[in-house]
Amino acid sequence: MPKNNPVFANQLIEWYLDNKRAMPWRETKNPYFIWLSEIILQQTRVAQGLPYYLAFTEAYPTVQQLAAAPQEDILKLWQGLGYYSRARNLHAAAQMVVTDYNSIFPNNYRELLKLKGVGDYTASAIASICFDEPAAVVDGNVYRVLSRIFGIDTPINSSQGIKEFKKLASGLMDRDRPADFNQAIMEFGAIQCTPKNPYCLHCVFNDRCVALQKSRIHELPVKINKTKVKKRYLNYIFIKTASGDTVLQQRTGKGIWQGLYEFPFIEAKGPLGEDRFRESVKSQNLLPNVIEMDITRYNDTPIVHKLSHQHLYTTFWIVDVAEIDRETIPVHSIRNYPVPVLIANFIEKNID
DNA sequence: AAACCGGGGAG
DNA sequence: CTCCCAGGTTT
Repeated sequence: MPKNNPVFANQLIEWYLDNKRAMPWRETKNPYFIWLSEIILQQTRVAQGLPYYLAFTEAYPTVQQLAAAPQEDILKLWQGLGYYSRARNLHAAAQMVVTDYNSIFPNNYRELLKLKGVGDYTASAIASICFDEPAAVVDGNVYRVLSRIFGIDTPINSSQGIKEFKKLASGLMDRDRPADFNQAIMEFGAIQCTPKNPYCLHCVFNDRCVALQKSRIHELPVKINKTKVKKRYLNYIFIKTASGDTVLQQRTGKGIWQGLYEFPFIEAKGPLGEDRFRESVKSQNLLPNVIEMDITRYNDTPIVHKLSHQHLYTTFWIVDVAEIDRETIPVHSIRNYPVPVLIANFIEKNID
């Protein structure tokens, strides 16, 4: 195990300078913008996160403006990106920077780590890219690159693996060029040492890559634990009143989509027929004081919405009523609320 | 240590 | 279909 291997860092950075992709956050060292990009890119591909980065930097050019924004505006801008705790933590962290740090971003790993939503990876990324602190990043790319080149079998999601890879990356770090080193190893994993079909033929490390020499590229990195997927059956109720209003409610408490809005719904253990749906609407008092309702099943076969650990089998029901004893909003104002993609897709097809 | 938290794209 | 993406927080 190389304790200090400048050859590796030099070759890696040389490769990076020749091959790096152009990205807007590579044109700045402003920690606010770097932080935004890092939060957005957590567990998110560059192609998916890029439009959100542009939208956020446009809407909130400074951390003060982000901190001062209503949380719902931030969730609305985040809509479709997933992992919505990131958006809530983003808001909280911005307020921390304004309140606790006089609107000046913390300039080192240890302080950055205190911000909500900033863990070891993100603190290392910001500290290295903005402040040249030699803190090694270990993201999915780094696990893959290091496990292959050095032939490491330790599961990357075991507590031992997390420590082992962090130590290895730290030892390889080019302490004179932390920003380039960290971005180089991630870029290398993203476009050269890819999960499937990596380009080993013209890889600068193919003369010493342990996994390549042992034909174990496809076995590394080792990852344990597969999350089990739960099935849920949701019946969303799109209420339409005679005056053109509907009902939307916010998700609170734990679970998915915290803070986002959705139609009232009935969750069941399996698909519901119209009779059982009508019974449940009544027994759960979802439409108080409604005497007569016209029910139309919108989709015959459930719409399957897949989350990382839940599959949602969804039926939308259109319910026409004269009026309703609940807080209502004009149907057309739905588009102002942050909603899950599942709801957004329905709205897009059925409003306007 | 394990569970939880989205959505999308590649192969 | 499976895998995984510039991970972090909670239990």
